[in-house]
Amino acid sequence: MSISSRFAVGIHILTLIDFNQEGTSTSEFIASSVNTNPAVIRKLMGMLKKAGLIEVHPGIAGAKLAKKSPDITLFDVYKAVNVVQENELFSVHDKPNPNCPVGKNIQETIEPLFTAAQLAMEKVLGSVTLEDVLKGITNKENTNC
Amino acid sequence: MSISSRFAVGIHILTLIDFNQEGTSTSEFIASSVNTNPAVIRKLMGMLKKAGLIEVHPGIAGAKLAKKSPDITLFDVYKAVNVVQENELFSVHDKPNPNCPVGKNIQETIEPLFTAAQLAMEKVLGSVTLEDVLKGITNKENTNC
DNA sequence: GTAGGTGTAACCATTATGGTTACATGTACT
DNA sequence: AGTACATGTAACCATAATGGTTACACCTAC
Repeated sequence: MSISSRFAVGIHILTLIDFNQEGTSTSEFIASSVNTNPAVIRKLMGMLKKAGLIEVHPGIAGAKLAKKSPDITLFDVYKAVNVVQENELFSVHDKPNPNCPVGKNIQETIEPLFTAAQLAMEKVLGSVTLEDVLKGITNKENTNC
Repeated sequence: MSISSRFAVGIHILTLIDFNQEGTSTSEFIASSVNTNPAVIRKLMGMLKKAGLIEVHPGIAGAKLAKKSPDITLFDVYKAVNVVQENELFSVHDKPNPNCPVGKNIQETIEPLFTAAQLAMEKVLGSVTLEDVLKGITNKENTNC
């Protein structure tokens, strides 16, 4: 099991838009950087737009960030692309036997623990901004010269 | 996306075995508490056995914990049932365009962040023991009386 | 040797993913 | 007006993972 790469691609899209501020970031341009189909990018752009992270308009080429990069966290992207539902990182088997003491109480007992684990993970995502990612990219790019 | 319920079922199995110490926990008995097929339970028991968490023997009915419940963490179970591979909670799109500065460096930049998030989640799982779960169950069971 | 367990392999329906094509819609420009 | 080119979506597909099911080989105790 793995969290969908939509998340990684979403980060890629936003980073590229910011990196390419002077140019126009069309779905085709972004798709060539991500190495996928423009329609896939447009679907994701739709989600990012809905979440208020980017501005795109039908018929007008290019997307722009709706916020400054330090104000977008990876958690924002994570929520936007809908890879994990709230409290549903871990799935629980349904309908355990209510006539068994363990079966009857296992869900209620486990769920808060699962939620705590999920929140710890999401907290880390919330502490990283798009600006951090962009800096990471440019650092690596410069040290390669 | 969700982490397979094998994890929750694995916890259920271990908890039930401990709860039912005086009785014999056969795959059929466990299956009736989990509400699934005995073969599913046996598959999971195989994983738990391989991980050194339980003792089962062909032809002999019933499984026992191989360790005391305070010495088994949810992280142990998580690893045993193989729901998430190391460093692979988040998947990354492969083959981004190496001719684009962003495409070239995005993977290297993102991966450590993803790993950090995953580790934070796993750390929480490592801090909870089977004993904790068992206590939770018995507490709930008693307050229901 | 029989009964009743465990250990596995084979198979299946369902679902999510990522990709692809196609086309309706919208804007800018001539 | 009409053309070029973009976004927004719907429909469809191959692939993989999941959870379940059946079947049977193997082992132990009686």
